[in-house]
Amino acid sequence: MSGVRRPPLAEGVLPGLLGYRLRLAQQAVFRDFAKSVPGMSPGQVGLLVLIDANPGVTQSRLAEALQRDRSTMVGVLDRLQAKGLLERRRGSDRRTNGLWLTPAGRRALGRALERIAGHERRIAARLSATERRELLRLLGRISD
Amino acid sequence: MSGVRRPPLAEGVLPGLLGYRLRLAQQAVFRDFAKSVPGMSPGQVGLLVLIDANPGVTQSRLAEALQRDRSTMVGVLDRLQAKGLLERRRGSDRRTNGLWLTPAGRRALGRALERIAGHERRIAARLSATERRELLRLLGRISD
DNA sequence: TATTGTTATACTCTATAACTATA
DNA sequence: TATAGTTATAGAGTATAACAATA
Repeated sequence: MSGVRRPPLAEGVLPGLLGYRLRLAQQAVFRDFAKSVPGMSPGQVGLLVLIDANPGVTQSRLAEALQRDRSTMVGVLDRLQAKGLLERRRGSDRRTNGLWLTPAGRRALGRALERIAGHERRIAARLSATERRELLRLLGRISD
Repeated sequence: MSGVRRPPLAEGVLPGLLGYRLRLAQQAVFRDFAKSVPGMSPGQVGLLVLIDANPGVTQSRLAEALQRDRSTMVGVLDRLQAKGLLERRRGSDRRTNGLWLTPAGRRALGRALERIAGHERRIAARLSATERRELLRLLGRISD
């Protein structure tokens, strides 16, 4: 057994900080996501959605949209391509790669989005519809 | 020049997802934090606050509170100790290390918290006092 | 036997600098 | 000259498995 009764840690100034509370919420959401959508991260699903909604988009445009360095995209895309979820096709400007989901990628994305529906229900389980809308609005005021 | 006029990327289903909007907000906050508190991450400051508020806390207790593996703490604490910000002292249960901030650690934490005050003002700049409180409350409903 | 800290190892995400091929 | 993608390299943060010291 492990009923070892330890007083909870004092959190000092942290609970008053918006950044800290946001980080805690994000970590809780991340843990539920990992259980709900095994084998894919929020970032990976986000990338697949972006490519699906912008077929032929280049790596650089994606990097710009995500505020990441070009070189960061290479490995991230390599991993998704290695799983057979996307293709790089050389563009008419032959410096560029256009990105497309493969049929397997579209199927995997569809399955992930089904799982995410349940995940979203769980994380918002303790919010009313009004509160959920209000939370989205307030988060928007922070992200610009 | 780079006035290259590109249509913004379509975001597909993402903007309707609470998890996505939370992640965007968190990333925006993280970027401002990095500019505001150079050389320290939110996680590192959080750890220093926890040790400051719980002097002598063991690595295992910290790992448990942060929901991280024991082995994860080793490297994280090594880095802060290498910067001279904390000490490990062997406990009376000689399997344990008690953790304490050094004087330099307390000074560094004080400086970081001063910077964080400005950071917090900036990220909440577009929220009224009421909205800020409401956001904290709603985030709490998500983190448990 | 169980717990604490550690090591060895591995993987993801991130960046900077330098290279290549194209434009 | 400038841009797109890549490589080499580095560092933080995360995990699992196994080990030594201690309880």
